[in-house]
Amino acid sequence: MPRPSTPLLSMERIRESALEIIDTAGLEALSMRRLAERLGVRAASLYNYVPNKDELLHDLANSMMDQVDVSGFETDWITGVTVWARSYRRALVEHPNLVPFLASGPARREAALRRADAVHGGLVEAGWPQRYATMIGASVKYLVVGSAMGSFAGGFVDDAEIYDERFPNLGKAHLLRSHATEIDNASFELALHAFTEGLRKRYADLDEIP
Amino acid sequence: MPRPSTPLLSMERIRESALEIIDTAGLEALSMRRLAERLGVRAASLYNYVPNKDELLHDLANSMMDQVDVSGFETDWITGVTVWARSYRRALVEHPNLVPFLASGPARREAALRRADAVHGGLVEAGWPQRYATMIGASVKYLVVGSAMGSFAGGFVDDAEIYDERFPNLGKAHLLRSHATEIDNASFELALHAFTEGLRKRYADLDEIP
DNA sequence: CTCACAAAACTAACGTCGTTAGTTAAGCTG
DNA sequence: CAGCTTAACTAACGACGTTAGTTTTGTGAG
Repeated sequence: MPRPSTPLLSMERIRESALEIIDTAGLEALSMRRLAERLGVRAASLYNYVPNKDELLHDLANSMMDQVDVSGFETDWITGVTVWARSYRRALVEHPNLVPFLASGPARREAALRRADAVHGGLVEAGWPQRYATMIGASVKYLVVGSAMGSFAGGFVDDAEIYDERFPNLGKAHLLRSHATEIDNASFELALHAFTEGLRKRYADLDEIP
Repeated sequence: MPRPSTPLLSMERIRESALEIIDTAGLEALSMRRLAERLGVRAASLYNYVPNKDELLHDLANSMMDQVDVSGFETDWITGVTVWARSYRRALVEHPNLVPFLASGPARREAALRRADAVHGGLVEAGWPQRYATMIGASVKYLVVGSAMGSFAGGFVDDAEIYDERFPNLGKAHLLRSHATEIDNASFELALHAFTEGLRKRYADLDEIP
């Protein structure tokens, strides 16, 4: 069935289906053949829209970054960092199976760089030295990426005996599964707050040795 | 050449070669065939020692965790967290290409659980409530995994023009590549210190509402 | 209106991958 | 020395990413 009257594919449909597969079956389940099948088409046809699988993934990663919000720096650097970190994390958690890919490759993504620039500028304008601005940006990224990927709480399984017998200190860790996302959220908030609190202190000491 | 006088393979040689490939050529470059070739053998022979590729990777990940040090909790909770975090990160950074695998799967690794138990126990013994102990453990893991994987500084490329023209605030970001690991280390230390500093404050407030 | 060309699907194929089944010869144990 | 186990092998399967070449439809220029 070559060249149908109305096209079967579109960039939009491809992105959509790819994300569905990744979200429901995991990153390793996404193959060009499987993606094509879901779209009622053969694998080769996808290459009319996408240069290769890797570019498709980068495209998805890029589109995720659109939701990241760096507008908070117009208020002050602490709300800037906080708003940035929260929106960043929210974007990643929406498609956790894509995070390993997104975080492992180089950060040469257009959208990501524009954000990095804004963050860096906001921090410098607030009085942080260049070097600190870089490090703070990096630190927040560590926190966000780590929290979106590790899903610390989700790593524990629902088998109570294992933990009770062998790892007494973990205590009710087996209960975590049900509250996994709640725990992850709370942990991230704790980390972010403790971090900015620590930074606030250092910010106050900045002027002493200018 | 079946059944040679002295075996060509051993778990040790397999692990070693696998890590060499991963370190020098990346995680996606590791294939059973390529690994076998480096060992002077055919791919199928590996299955006499390893159940499958995934198990081999888990095995490597497990062995990396042996260097993690949780002995600091015998002193106090701050040095406990610090020593743990640093040794944890050091272990991951040694084989950064394995981190995405290590961090994405569930944390049902024996060694990892034993550590988690020790950390949790150390924090509770120091006076932190159970819930806080869990969250602090998670937070540190976020920081470590995020920093080992993101390699924030390494994400920038050596092309000066791109950054100077288009992202003015990033300034000398193109110089980062050369100091990438230094910046990453410093950022991690900043994050860890700011985080523990923030925690110390919260720790002091703990007794007020017991 | 027609005719060339672009667009969007297809089939076939290549080389690579993880893994399994079945084979073979050397070593160890009785 | 007989027999079992061990550790290598070859051959093959199905799935993968990707490319080349084919076919038919839609479209814009003369």
